Amino acid sequence: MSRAEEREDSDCVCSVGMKFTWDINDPKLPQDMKQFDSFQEWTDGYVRFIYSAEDKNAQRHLSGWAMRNTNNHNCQILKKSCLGVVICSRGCSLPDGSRLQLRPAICDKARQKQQKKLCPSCNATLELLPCRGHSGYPVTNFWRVDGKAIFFQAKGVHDHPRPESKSETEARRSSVKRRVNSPPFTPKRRLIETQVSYRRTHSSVPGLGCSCVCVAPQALGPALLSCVDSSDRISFIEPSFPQHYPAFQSPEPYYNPHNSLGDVSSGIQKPSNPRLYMGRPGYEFQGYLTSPSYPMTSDLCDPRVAPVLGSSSSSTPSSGSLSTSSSFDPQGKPPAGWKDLLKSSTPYGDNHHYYGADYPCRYPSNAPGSPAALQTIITTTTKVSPTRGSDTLRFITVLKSWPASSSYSTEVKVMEEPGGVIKSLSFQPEPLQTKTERADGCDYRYTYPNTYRYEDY
DNA sequence: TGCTGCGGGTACG
DNA sequence: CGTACCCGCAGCA
Repeated sequence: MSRAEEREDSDCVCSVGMKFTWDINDPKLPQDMKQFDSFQEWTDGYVRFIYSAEDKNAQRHLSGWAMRNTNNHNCQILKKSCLGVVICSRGCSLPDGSRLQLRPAICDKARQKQQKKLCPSCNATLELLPCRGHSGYPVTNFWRVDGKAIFFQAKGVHDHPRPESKSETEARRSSVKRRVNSPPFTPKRRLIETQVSYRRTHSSVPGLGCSCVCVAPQALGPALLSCVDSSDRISFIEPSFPQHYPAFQSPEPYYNPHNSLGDVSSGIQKPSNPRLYMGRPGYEFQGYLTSPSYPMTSDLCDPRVAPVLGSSSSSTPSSGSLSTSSSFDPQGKPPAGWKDLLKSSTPYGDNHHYYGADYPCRYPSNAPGSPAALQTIITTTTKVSPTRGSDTLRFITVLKSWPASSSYSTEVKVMEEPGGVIKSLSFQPEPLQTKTERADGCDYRYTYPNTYRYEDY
C-alpha cells in the first residue's frame, strides 16, 4: 500500500471503494483488497463500495431502497433499479406527523396489489412515486462478485423519500399477521415512540455520513431492538424529505453483521454515504442560505469545498426554475423526457407533481400556520477538470430549505465521479428534538459539528 | 405470497 | 451497441 493510500486510510470520508478508480464494467477490478467497506444500506449518489465477499448483506445485494432486478444481459453484473416509494396520494400527515412512505413491492403483481390499497390514515389511494434520480431514469445499483470482494456501484441520486427499509417492511408484515391474535395495544408503545424519535432525529442528520458518527447508532440499535420488538415498529416513517439526510445507518437487525462478528474496525464505519441531491426543477427559492462560518473537521476542510459554498450562496435564482443541474448525467445526455423536465416548472405532467408548485398541497407543513413546506434545492455543477478520459470532476452544491417546523438541512456536496474521492459536507440548524431523542446518552457533537439556529439564516 | 435472480424478448437512440 | 423495461420462470422462505 502506498503512502498516499495509507494517508487515505485515515480519511473517514473516503470509502474503500472510492479510493480506487474502477467501474463496474471494467474487465479488471481492484484486486487483493486489504480492506473492505462496511455495508451501506442507504447508498445514494454516484458511489462505489467494495465489500467483503463474506458480507451477508452484500451477498444478498441488499439495499434500503426498494431495488428490483433489472436484466442487463450480463451475468457477471447484477443490475438493480430503484422502484421509488409508495406514498399517500393526498400526502396526508399521519397522527404522529410522519408521512406514509411504504416500500414498493418488488414483484410487479404484488406492487399492483399494493397500489390498490388505501392509505391507512386518510383512506386515500396510494401512489407510487417513481425514482427518476438517474437522468430521469431510476437510480441503478450494480453488483459484481470478483474474487474475495463484492463490488458495488450506484448511479443516480434518489429523488424521493426513503421507503421503509426491507426489514421494516418484513417486520410490519409479520406484525400484521401476529396482531390478528393479539390485542392492539401493548405497553411497548412508549418504547416504540422512543425509537421513532430516534429515527426522526437521526434520519435528519445530514450527510456527514461518516463513520465518526456511526458508533452511537450501532451501540444503540441493538440495545433498542432488544427492548422493542422490531415487528411492532411503526410502519410509517419520517416526514417526507428530511429522510434524505440520515448519516446513521438504520439499526436494522440485519444491517450490521460486523458488530455481531466483533469487528472492531466497524465500530467506526469507514465509508461515508456521500450523496448528492438533484432537485427537480420548479422549486420556489426561499433564499435562506448564506455561507455560514461553520466549523469544519479536518476531513472536511477540503479546499475544494470553500468555493462551492461561495458559489452556492451567490447562485440564488430569482425564479422558481432551477434547472442548473442539467449535467448530472454522466453521459451528459439526458433523455428527451428529462430535458423537458428540466425546462418545465411542473416537471411531471402526469401525476408526479410532488415537487412542483403544488408540492405544499401534497406535503402540507407539519405545523399548522407555518410556511408551506417548500423545499429549495439548488444544484450547481461546475466542470473543473477531467480526471480520466471523459470523466469530469464535478462540484455539486445542493441547498435545501425547510420550514422552521421541520428539520432544516443544508448540504454541500462535493463529488468527483466516477473515479475519485467523494467528499461531503453538510450543516443544519438544530433540529427539533424531543427529550427522548438523546436518551441514549450518546454524544452527538461529532454528528452535529455545525449546529445552527434557524434564525441564523 | 412475495422476494430474488435469471434470461428471453422488445424498444429506443 | 448500450440501456431501459417487460415478461415469465424457478428457487426459496
